[in-house]
Amino acid sequence: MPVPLYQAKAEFFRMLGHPVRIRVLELLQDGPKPVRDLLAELEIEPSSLSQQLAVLRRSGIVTATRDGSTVVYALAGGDVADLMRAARRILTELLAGQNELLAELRQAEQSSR
Amino acid sequence: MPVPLYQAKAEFFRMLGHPVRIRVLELLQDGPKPVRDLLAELEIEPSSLSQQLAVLRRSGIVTATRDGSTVVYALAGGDVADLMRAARRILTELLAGQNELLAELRQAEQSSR
DNA sequence: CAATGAGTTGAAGAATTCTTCAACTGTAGG
DNA sequence: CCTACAGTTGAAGAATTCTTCAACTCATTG
Repeated sequence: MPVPLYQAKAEFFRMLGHPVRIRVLELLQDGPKPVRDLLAELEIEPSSLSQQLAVLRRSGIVTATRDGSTVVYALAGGDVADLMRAARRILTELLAGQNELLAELRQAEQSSR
Repeated sequence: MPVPLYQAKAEFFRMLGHPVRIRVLELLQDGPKPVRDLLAELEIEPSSLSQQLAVLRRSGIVTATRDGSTVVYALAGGDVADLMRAARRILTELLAGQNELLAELRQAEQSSR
């Protein structure tokens, strides 16, 4: 009784759907990073970050390894960069579309004065 | 005061994070489809589908056009197929990883009998 | 060993998102 | 005009996910 594929996909995308998690994945694309560094770049509280790192770990998209008293995170493999690129392409179009819409609304407002 | 990019990305992925929405996007990759057809393939209630179509519409990733008494949906452009491919690649790895883990657990259980 | 620093965890309340149902807006046909 | 059909909408309760805080683990240092 396998989990339907489209459900696994939905869960996968939901796992990506949080600003901190996105930023962490982007930072890790430059290579493994200790929590300390992530913390410095993201400027959020340790426990908030840890909470989101736990979500990423559970999904298996990152790995954590302990080195002395610091913990280092890394992408578990998989071409995350490629995914992000594809997402950015679409997102750019969507945002452009929204701006057009805004512009039209401003037009309409102008001409109704 | 622009929405931070990583927040827009997170919202974008969250918009994808629902099984029905994923399936609709996949069906629309074969070209525009009337609601009737989507309904037939997904086997859910009209109002449930409509609810999810509304989410997709609001994000701008699909368009709806009325033709007589039927409404036709289509991808708004953007290479959704590419995104799905990238996601599938990663997802495949993640699922494989989980299966390995399961296998190891079964091993452990065996040897502890 | 006590104390401190680095991260993690569990839990509770707040905020979002899902699901479902009834009511509604066209549109076509009798 | 009345009815039926195709989809959509709003709202309420249920289910998830977020945020935050205190407590905890583990390694390091004095």
